[in-house]
Amino acid sequence: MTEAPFVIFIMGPTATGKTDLAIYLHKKINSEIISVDSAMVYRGLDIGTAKPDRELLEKVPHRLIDICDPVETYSAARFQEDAYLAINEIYDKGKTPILVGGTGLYFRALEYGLDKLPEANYLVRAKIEEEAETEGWKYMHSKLGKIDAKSATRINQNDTQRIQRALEVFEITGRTMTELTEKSKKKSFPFAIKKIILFPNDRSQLRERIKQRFHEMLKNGLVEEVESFYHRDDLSSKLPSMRLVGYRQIWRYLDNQITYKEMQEHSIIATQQLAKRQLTWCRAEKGAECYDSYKSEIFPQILDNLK
RNA sequence: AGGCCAGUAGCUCAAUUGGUAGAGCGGCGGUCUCCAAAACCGCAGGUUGGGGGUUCGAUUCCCUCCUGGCCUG
Repeated sequence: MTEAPFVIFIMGPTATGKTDLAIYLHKKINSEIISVDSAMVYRGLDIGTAKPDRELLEKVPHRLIDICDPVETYSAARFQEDAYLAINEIYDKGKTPILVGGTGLYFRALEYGLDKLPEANYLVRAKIEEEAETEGWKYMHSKLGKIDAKSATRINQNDTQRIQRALEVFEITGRTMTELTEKSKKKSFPFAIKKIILFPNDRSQLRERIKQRFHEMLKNGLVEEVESFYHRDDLSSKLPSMRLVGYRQIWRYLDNQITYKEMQEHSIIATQQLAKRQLTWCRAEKGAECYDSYKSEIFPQILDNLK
């Protein structure tokens, strides 16, 4: 195995065996693993995020897991920063970074960079929301149109999240998002990337696997896990961590908004939808080696192709 | 056996007094620059259980058969 500076990306939807592959490669290559997962960053969200278990994490440390409290909001920008730090540390030890995960935006943020935009500001967001409450989001969209016509055209009038973000950027900087993204230079990724995608050729199999995995999570105490957060005064169902697949549905169940059975059904459907969206990101990836998922017998071949 | 109710898209259901079928969910595709396991957009599915009748026209009314459920012996 050569020690030329490169990083390995392992991408793919949830429940396709990415962790297994990462562990396999880690054993064969002098390397360390970095998680690329917007859910595993939260401490205590273990069962529902299919986080590798404690024992495995002790044997094979994963970076960027359990790095913030569920009350915090992690983001693509924070990931980019954290990942750079981690990659450099791993290189300093003479090892190869293996980045594994299912969060497409984070991979993209790292590889192609992000423009210099202001970070999320919750005071400004609250102010925008307040105005939207009285004026309606259609009005907010037309307001954006007057400030930044290009963004308003790009953003659908129902996409309140992005309308809010575009208005927020203008409110904070006095410049439009269009202006800021066109002028700034993105930080390009300075290392060679070997991309591996685990792609489920049989989607009905993936759906079935997701279903079974959710039932296992329930057996392993997922409801109790969510309950411990539900009783915390500083957490709410509006937080990104508590809106995650599974957590959101169980929160509603604990609130008596839905039945246990509905909670199960909704969670499974939501996870299946998630996998579908993750597939979209994989399809868009360029320069990747694509392999069928679940097949550990092809791991040696994947290793071989890396050389 | 008799009586009652139901049968419409893969699923759950909708369709004013009869005017050749809609929605949610799922499926498939797409968008995405600091919430991404988020937010949003588009597309395709139905000889309305089968057959017959009344009618200009039937998911809707009548007859019959089939299937499922409930009630009564």
